[in-house]
Amino acid sequence: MFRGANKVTLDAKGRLAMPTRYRERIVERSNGRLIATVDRADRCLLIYPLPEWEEIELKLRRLPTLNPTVRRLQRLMIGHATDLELDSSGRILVPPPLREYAALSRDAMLVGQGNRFELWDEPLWNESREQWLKVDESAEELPPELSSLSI
Amino acid sequence: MFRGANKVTLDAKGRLAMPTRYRERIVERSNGRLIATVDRADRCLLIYPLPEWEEIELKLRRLPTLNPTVRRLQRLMIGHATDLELDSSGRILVPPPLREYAALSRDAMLVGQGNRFELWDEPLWNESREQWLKVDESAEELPPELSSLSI
DNA sequence: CGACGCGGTGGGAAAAAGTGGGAATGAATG
DNA sequence: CATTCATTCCCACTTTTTCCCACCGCGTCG
Repeated sequence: MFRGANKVTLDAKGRLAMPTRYRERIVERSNGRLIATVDRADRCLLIYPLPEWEEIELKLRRLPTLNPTVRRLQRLMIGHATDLELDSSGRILVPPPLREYAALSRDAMLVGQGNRFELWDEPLWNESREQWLKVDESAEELPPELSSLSI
Repeated sequence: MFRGANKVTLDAKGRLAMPTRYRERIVERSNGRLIATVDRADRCLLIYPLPEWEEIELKLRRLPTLNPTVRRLQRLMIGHATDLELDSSGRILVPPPLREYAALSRDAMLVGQGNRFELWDEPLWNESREQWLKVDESAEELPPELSSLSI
């Protein structure tokens, strides 16, 4: 599974070098094929190995299409899902519409989140992280699963 | 289990010599493989033997992803979790993003906390400790789990 | 009192990863 | 049909990382 925060850079052509420690796993899991789409809550991209994405897409398509919330979710996620492939030097090319959505310029953070990566504009990632830390400090009501969690 | 506070230093490359008394245990428990991540409340790092971490990651991933508090926690903990390994001289390399998060420069404290270590910037550790002492002095109301505790 | 061993520290060389640029290929348009 | 633009592929350079070895200080033992 994918974990860890990696500082990465997009070059002038929008290419991003996948950190090598993940490459082998991506190749064996999906032959280097990935899907990028947008996150429904934050201005970041989600990057899945193809098989992972296919499961998710299936789940999304099974939802009741007449429900407007469902429809929105499908439009966002399926509508933006784009095929990516690792090139010969282990880079992916982030297409302009997605780059724009996530406000990606040069410096970015690639963050492992289990079955997927999240790709953030670096300044935005830093700001957001500070926010999360503040919120958690204020000890809002925790869901029951969390209040008993021992880490 | 890990106990005790150790003064350690990070060299110019971010390497940290694990105190020898812990090395044998780490090697036998996880073959020298560790995971470092960020603490969600304080500016310090948490360092787990790999098997310990895997349990925690499993717990985190089982939580409902749509809950924003859960999402934050996953982003912070899984998102920063980085594989470390003891090198041939028993050192670990603390990666730049984590070093930055915990404001680690040269002098640090490695503190045993049962199933994990905490790694603090030394000046920050000292300040924080003073704070904890002050707060306890003021004898705030204790949660029920604590009020019956015999130490 | 000196020699040895261990833990800690630093540095240098080799290897690998990241980065950029250019050429070739293909698509679009006048 | 030709020209131009964009995309893809490949190669080469630079930087970073990793691995290994040597040194230093300290404590212990002979």
